[in-house]
Amino acid sequence: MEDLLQKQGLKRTKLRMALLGYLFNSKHAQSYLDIKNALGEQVDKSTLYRNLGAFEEAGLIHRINDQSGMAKYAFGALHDHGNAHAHFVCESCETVYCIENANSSKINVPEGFKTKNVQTIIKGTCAAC
Amino acid sequence: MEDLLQKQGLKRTKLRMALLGYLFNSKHAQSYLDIKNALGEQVDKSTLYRNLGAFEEAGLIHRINDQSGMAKYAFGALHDHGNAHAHFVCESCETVYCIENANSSKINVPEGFKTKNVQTIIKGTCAAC
DNA sequence: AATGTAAATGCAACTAAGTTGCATTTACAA
DNA sequence: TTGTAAATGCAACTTAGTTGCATTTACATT
Ligand SMILES: [Mn+2]
Ligand SMILES: [Mn+2]
Ligand SMILES: [Zn+2]
Ligand SMILES: [Zn+2]
Repeated sequence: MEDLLQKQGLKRTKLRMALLGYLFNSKHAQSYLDIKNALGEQVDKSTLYRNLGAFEEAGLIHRINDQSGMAKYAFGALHDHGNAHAHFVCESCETVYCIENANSSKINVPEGFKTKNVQTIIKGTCAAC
Repeated sequence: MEDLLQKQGLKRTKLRMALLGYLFNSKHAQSYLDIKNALGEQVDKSTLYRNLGAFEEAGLIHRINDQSGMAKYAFGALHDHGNAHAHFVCESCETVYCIENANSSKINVPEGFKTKNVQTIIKGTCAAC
């Protein structure tokens, strides 16, 4: 867990350990506010955002834009490794779930277009709602 | 063209005709800034945003969130009519294309989840780049 | 253990997309 | 022509995220 930080050349600060642990244990994607509430009000905004950015760049987490206007973050970097997964956004409770193996099929793009990565947002109602 | 406005109970103002015409003739999705530059600096921000919202609600245009932090708009309302199409975002020139028939067929969601609508963002390099 | 240094933090100020309240103007129906 | 609801223009606001900079801290080296 914490060695993941070292392995990426990131110093093991208090906040980073807490942040990485929190996202690791989260069942679904968390927004900046979710994280701040979980880790404590005193967490600095800049530091938190910078660490989210650093983690993302290091491939420890991935960012999901569910068009709510607020990015959400989840452990794991499946997106950038070709193994893109889908995200389910519950329209009722706003929860964002990572969905593995959602789409198994072919995407057709016009001549000359080169697909690097496909991001799927599924909107609907989750099992809890 | 202009009768589309009346048909939706929207008054045919100068800006609305220009805006709808501009989006109709655009080959790809346009941001607020693109539109403002095209229609003239003097266009009011509130009015433009309110009209984009009104058009969207009326089903004349659709909004695309390509993760750039700035929404983009395109003519047509395919998204809300089950006939969702995909969007191709060129990582080099930032252009957003509407892609018909990209059709990723089957989407698998876990037990208890109900899919209402699927949005696909394809990232890659476009034919012009 | 003491120390040097680059990286990380904390704070405040900033940026930029989008929204809102309100007074004025305009499309259009009567 | 006129009444009125809808649209506009402007300024002030909101909010997610960023940036510059001085201070602190992780951690490698001695
Ligand atoms: Mn995910
Ligand atoms: Mn489209
Ligand atoms: Zn739900
Ligand atoms: Zn391109």
